[in-house]
Amino acid sequence: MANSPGIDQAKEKIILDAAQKRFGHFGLAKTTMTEIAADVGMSKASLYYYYPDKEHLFLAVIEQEMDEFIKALTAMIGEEEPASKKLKQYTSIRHEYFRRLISLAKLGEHTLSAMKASMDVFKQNLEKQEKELIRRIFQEGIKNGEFESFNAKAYADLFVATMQGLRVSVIHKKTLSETKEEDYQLAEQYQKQITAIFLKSISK
Amino acid sequence: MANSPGIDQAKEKIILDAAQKRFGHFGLAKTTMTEIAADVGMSKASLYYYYPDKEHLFLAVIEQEMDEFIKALTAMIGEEEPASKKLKQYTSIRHEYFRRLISLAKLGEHTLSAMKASMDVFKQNLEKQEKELIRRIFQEGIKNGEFESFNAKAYADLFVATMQGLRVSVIHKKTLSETKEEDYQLAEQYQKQITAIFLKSISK
DNA sequence: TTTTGACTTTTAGAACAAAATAGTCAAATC
DNA sequence: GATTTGACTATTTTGTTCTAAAAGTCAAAA
Repeated sequence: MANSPGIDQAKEKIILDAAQKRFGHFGLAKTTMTEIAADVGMSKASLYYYYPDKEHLFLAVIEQEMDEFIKALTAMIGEEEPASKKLKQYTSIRHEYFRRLISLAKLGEHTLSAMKASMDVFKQNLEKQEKELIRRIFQEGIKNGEFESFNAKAYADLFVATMQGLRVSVIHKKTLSETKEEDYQLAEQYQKQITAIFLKSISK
Repeated sequence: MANSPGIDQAKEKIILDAAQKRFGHFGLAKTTMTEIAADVGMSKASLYYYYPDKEHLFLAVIEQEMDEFIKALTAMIGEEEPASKKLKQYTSIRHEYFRRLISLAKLGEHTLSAMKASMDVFKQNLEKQEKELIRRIFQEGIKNGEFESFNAKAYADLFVATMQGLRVSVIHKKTLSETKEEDYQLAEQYQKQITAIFLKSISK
């Protein structure tokens, strides 16, 4: 009753997991509904009983990832740790999530971008949540005297946008040649350094 | 004798300017050699006397822009000003150059990226020069006691990459809808803020 | 309520032709 | 000799049709 009236939650999860495996392996374009159906051991038509179309199924997979990501973040933030440590942990977790999303769409990002409005809304929503979480970390740091006083909201927006830029650059650079492992690592290194600089500039 | 043996420099400049106007207006893809030739008042074949192909002509236009950009930067850096002020000025000049390049390729960036090796080499070269110039600003600031001591090279690499990321984000975000003026302005604002944070973190 | 086989519709790609544009060159002009 | 060009060829882009594969639907069955 949580979803559509009386839809079997367990069955839905099974489909979701199968889809996740396929998408993670071959990306959105190279995965067919028939394949997913076969994996689950049901007919393609049944998939459409649970999900209106392929896009929604894909979105559901991504949303599941996002939920885990947000959950991990929220839990981490809830702990009794210095705000500075939390910010650093955010950087790691966020980069990891980025890599997972990339492999889902495969070569993706192009595919991701190509996907219409629904994806945009999804992204904006995530960005908003992230900015809010980072703002809280800043706020907390200010309150407990770890940081000096500053505009937490503005800094959070800037911080998230900056990290996003460093990640996007990775994808953007390579023309046809696929992105290399070292590119991801360089991006991660930059993200860590930026985090350190942010911290240095606001720490008491 | 500076270029090919005995090529008319003035004529070349005329072609270059015409090409720049066309490219700036319609972008690379929507500009034909015939049009440029007509603008200049000569036959298309003559264009090929001066430039081996369309790509080289386009590259020459971009290189002219780059030369102006680098020249402006170098002059600015040569002045007797605090390193911090120079870094801020770099941010403005760089963003302006970015916008000019975008309009040259039009909707471009996609077009820019699509253009093969030569463009990649060009970009890498520019990036290298930029990083070197920024490194010098940092170095100078350290030497004259304006900044505390730090690894100028590493910071320059990070700084340039970060600014690049913020610019690239602008292009990347919009799926089909063209990039809006406010997007550019937000990116510029972020770049300025990041510059300020860098300065704050290294200033004595 | 859930599942499915049989169905229709849509999309992606191959193959082809036509048109537009890039690029070449021998001869003419300066 | 340097420069220019008309008339050419080569390549790329665009539009078309065709086809196979995949998406998506639905009435009937379980």
